[in-house]
Amino acid sequence: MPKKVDPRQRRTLIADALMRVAAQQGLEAVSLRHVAAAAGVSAGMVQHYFRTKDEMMAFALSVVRDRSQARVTDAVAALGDRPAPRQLLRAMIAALLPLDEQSRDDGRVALAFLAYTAVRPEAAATLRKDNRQLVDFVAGLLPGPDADAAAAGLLALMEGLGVHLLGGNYTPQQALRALDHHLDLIFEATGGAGERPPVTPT
Amino acid sequence: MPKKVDPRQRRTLIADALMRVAAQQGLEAVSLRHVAAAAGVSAGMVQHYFRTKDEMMAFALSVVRDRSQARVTDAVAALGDRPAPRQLLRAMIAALLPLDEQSRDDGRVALAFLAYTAVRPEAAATLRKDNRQLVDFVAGLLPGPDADAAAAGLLALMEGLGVHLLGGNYTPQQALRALDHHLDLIFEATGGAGERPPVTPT
DNA sequence: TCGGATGCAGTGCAGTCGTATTGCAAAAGC
DNA sequence: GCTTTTGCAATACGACTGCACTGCATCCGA
Repeated sequence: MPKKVDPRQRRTLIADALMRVAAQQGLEAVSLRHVAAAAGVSAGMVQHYFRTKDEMMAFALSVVRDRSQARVTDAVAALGDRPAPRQLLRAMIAALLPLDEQSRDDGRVALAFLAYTAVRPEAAATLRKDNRQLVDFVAGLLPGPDADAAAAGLLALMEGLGVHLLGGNYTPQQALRALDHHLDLIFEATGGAGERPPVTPT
Repeated sequence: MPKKVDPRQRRTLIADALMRVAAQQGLEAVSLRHVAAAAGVSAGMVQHYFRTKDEMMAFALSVVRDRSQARVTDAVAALGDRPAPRQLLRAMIAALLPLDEQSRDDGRVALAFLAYTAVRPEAAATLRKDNRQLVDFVAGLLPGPDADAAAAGLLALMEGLGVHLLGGNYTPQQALRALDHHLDLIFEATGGAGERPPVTPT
């Protein structure tokens, strides 16, 4: 074994560069040479770690998934043990929304990948599975009958808020207000266990 | 004036071909030659009617906007005079959701353009204006205080349902159920004037 | 009848794309 | 010390891109 390098580290280095390019110029600007330049490495090296561009894209997509998953688990962990369902959901969703500049970049990439997978059904399967798990998890936290429909609606609301945030249609404050309003409806209408907390710091 | 041709007709012919290509292979597959082939015309002709590719893209985007606007006005007109707010909103939103195969294609193109404009802020301005008008209109139909937040939430829900429909995460039935569930919350919780109709045909 | 404008096809060009291939330096095993 | 394997750089190639340009047919106005 020659030269001791960590292949995974190299691959994530390249994937990070890819995401930087995609966030600023869109996925269609992602080429081997652009990514290599953004990563400060040679095009040959990119090719060395990803034999094909599709392989590189798939890896970058998995990085996006992992990153947002980590965001969620971090936010949940910060709430301590046995948080109220409403606070848990709010923290989860807020963690996934592109509210600050950093997560806006991630959101742009995610949106680009969304359009990307819409034309490549084979890459959409894992995303579907992720969403299925999310729906089930959220449904378990919601009160009342029709928890499935409510969970689907809540996650759709999150997705839509994200899109509108990226499009500049809503400010972070507006998005959070819409989210809290929706949580009000869900938890108050059905007499759920989670009242709205007196203060909702951002 | 030689040869009597309607330039607008030609341009929409080309734009339709563009949308066909974009719906099936994504926006990044849209090139002068591909669009020309899909339209059954020469590449030179495309170039004749759109001096630059950006011009063609901008026109296609405007066609997408016009088409969805027409979908809404059609759906509203079909409801007759003075429909109940809830029915009006449901019809509007259902008209904008990619529920059948035909509107799924349009939705795919719209999603692609969403990611497209996310990187080209100058093209996003008109979309922002459209959404602003929609929010105001919807807010006027909603009961209770916080109508603005409720309207933003409802439109975000619509957007998210559309994305999830395109991603294959939800079936049309699930999306409509989530929509009706949300409308239940909005109109029942605040004692609004619109009860849920006994039957909700699709 | 005859210019001239217009609609459109075709070609050429410089550039970028993904990928295959080659070359070479460095480190590990013999 | 020599071979082999690995990490990486560089180049070559064919396909494709957007765009400029040329050529030609058609039709209108004078």
